[in-house]
Amino acid sequence: MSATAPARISFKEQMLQAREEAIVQTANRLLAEKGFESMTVDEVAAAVGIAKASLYKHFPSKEDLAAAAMVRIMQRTLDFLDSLPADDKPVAKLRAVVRWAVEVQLAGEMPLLPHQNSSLRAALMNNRGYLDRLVTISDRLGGWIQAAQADGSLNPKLPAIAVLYTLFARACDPVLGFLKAGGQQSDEQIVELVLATCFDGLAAR
Amino acid sequence: MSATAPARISFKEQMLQAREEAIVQTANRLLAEKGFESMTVDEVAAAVGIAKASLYKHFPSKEDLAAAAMVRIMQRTLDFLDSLPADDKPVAKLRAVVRWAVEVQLAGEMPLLPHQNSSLRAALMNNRGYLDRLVTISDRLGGWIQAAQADGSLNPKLPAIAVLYTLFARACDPVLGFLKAGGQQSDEQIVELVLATCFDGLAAR
DNA sequence: GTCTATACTAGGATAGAC
DNA sequence: GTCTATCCTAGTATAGAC
Repeated sequence: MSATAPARISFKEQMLQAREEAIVQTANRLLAEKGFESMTVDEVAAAVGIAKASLYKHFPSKEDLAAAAMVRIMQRTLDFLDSLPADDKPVAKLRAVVRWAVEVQLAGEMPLLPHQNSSLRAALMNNRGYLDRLVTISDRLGGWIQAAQADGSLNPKLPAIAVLYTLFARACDPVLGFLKAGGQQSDEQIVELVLATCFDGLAAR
Repeated sequence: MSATAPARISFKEQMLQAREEAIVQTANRLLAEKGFESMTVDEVAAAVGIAKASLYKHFPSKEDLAAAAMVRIMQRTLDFLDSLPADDKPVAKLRAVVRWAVEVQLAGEMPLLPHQNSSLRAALMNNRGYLDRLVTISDRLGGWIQAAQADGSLNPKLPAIAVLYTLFARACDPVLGFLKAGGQQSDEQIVELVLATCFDGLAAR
């Protein structure tokens, strides 16, 4: 009896976590599709297939739910950074990150940046899990940026912070949506276009 | 008597138009600050200093009000395009437009792009004044882009439409807000950084 | 065409049974 | 921890007097 008890608890917990993962995943998709304000909790609950009250047992508020989705995408980003070969050139890693982020956005899985005034923004600024990951990601990328500037592959005249923000911005670049809506380019072509304009600029070389 | 009547009517109409301009201007600022969903009609009315019901005499819905603000910024853009010296090089005109748009955004007067799913988006797609101006702006810029690609100042390998969207995107670039929040750069420096990364890219030349 | 006061609804959150 | 049913605030929109 006592030998089986832990297994049952673990199974229950697994179910619980799977449920929560399904909720966060749905929230993530809706955040990508319509943003925090236009996403409704009813909608999330309906998509997951549970009652709204049940959802509120898992997350105390809409902000907390959205914040969990934001933490999730930050963690996915960190996992991707960790998966990059350590001996790649810094600029190659940076290009790989942008490529990955653009692909995630094309897959409809990149939550939109919350507006300056959004209640979500305030919640995130009080969320340790989010802030910690944000700092870690920024530090990792910042190191690669400085290394790439030192080895002559990135423009050393640009402040590293400006480069960092410019890379972040590619993850929520509206150009992707426009091009996809136009239907003239394949997803692969869109990725290459964004990478080209980001690193090489619009001007002829 | 009959000689003064037209003047009185004109004066009344001027007052009316001035009131409407004040409303639209306020809506424009709030759209830039917090986006369509987070902006409330109460807020607009309060900022203008009129009752909400009065505002609804001028604009039949929140969407119509926001659409008027969007038409206004498109018209301002067109006016700016018209003000550019005809003998400037195409690429110089394009840089000037981006510079202008970035400055408008830094001044807090560039309405945020409505999300894909926003009710505002639908309203704009049915708004002739908006669509006409959008097409006109796109045509003007498109012509300059092709000319700049032909004269070797812009990368001819990029599809013109991708260049166009990339330029449009600078008008709502979140990088500006990030850098401004950081407080390390002056507005002039931010403008130069955005122009540099946009046209010359992040990579060293 | 401006106001005050109010109708109406969407949507975030909770109560209470199981 | 899931459900149904309900609460309650915020916010769009309108009625009706002046």
